[in-house]
Amino acid sequence: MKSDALRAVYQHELLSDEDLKAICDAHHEITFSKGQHILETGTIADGYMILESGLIRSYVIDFNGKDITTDFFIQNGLVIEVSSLFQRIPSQENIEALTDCTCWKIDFQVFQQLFHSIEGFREWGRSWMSSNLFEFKQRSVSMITDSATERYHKLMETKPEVFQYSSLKHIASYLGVTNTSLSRIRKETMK
Amino acid sequence: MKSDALRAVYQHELLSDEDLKAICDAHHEITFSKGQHILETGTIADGYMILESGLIRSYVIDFNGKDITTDFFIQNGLVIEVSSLFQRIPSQENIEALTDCTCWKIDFQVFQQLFHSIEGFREWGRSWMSSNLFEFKQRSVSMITDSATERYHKLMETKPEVFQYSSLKHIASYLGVTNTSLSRIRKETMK
DNA sequence: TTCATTTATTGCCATATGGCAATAAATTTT
DNA sequence: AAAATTTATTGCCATATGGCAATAAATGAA
Repeated sequence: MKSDALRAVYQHELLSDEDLKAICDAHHEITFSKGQHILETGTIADGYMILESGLIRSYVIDFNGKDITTDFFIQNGLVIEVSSLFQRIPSQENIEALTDCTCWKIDFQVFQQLFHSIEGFREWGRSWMSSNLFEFKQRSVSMITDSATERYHKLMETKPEVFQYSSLKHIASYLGVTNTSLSRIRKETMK
Repeated sequence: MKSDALRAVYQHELLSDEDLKAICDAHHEITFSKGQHILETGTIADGYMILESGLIRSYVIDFNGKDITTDFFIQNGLVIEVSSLFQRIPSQENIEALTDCTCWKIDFQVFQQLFHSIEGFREWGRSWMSSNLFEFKQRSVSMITDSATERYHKLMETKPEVFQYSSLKHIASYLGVTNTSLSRIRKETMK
């Protein structure tokens, strides 16, 4: 149910019940079907969503035309392209539903209004951004210190859902290895 | 001079001259000498700084005791450990002056007061966080799609200052290669 | 159900980068 | 200035991962 999902996400000591209600009310349901594009390169994001069910990925196409998965979004995750949304610039990334999905969306102007009027919401938002940034920093470090095999195992631990619904090629590009290598890593770890 | 440096950083259409003055006034000068630690693992950051002159790096020590440079801060950059500062948790990273440095520091409580009272400041802050996040995402992608040599050249283009003042071992760990390999990359590119 | 397409696996060989150790060069300390 | 320490370079060889192509398996379409 709507407010259950959202209250699980919007956890912050400074958010009163009243605040939470206003925030929840600002979201509306939106669904996507498998393979559908949610955001495309060159478009300015007009809001963000909380993923109620399904699996979503973001990706970029590099100079060689290679598709690189930059992130996987799982249940209760924020589906958002931060740069585009907050700097009001065209997105460099694409976002795509890997399964049928149900989301709760909040539009940018509505978000803005709440952000600037509810202190606890600002604190929550800033805190969320911090965690997100931290994850990406960790990812860079992992690319340096961990072997492909270790990165594979870590992903299995942190986001097992991904392995149920994503094809391996998307997982491979996310991990920074080729299809081929991922296949060999999997063969090894089966032993 | 103080307000010159700060006004160059705090650029946002919603910030009035009055706002800027209040923000500038909130900063005080602080200096560090080469080799000095600015933030250590386990400590909670008590503010952030704008680097007026000098070079600073952040780093982590991985499970094998290896020192990995996570970022270089150059003139007019924000020297900040976002997670620690905004989530009020002990830092995972260390921050260290690589040269003598002069900075403008703003303490957390002072920042908070301004952040929650000046809308333009919030917009600026969120925007800054977005760019920062974007850089780290790009870095992850670069680790996947670019060779060590390409990463080396990109760093030379984006932060040439680093090569003037940092030792190569810090640059190597930042680029995700060994000392040895960086040395070979440099040899190659000299030709 | 069959056909077509996409995705995953495997073999063979190539290549980038790492590990270690010796030396050289630079920097810091005494 | 000399000694000690840290940093950078280079050689030799090891290893992880990539590239390509053939096949197999799975998925989606007709």
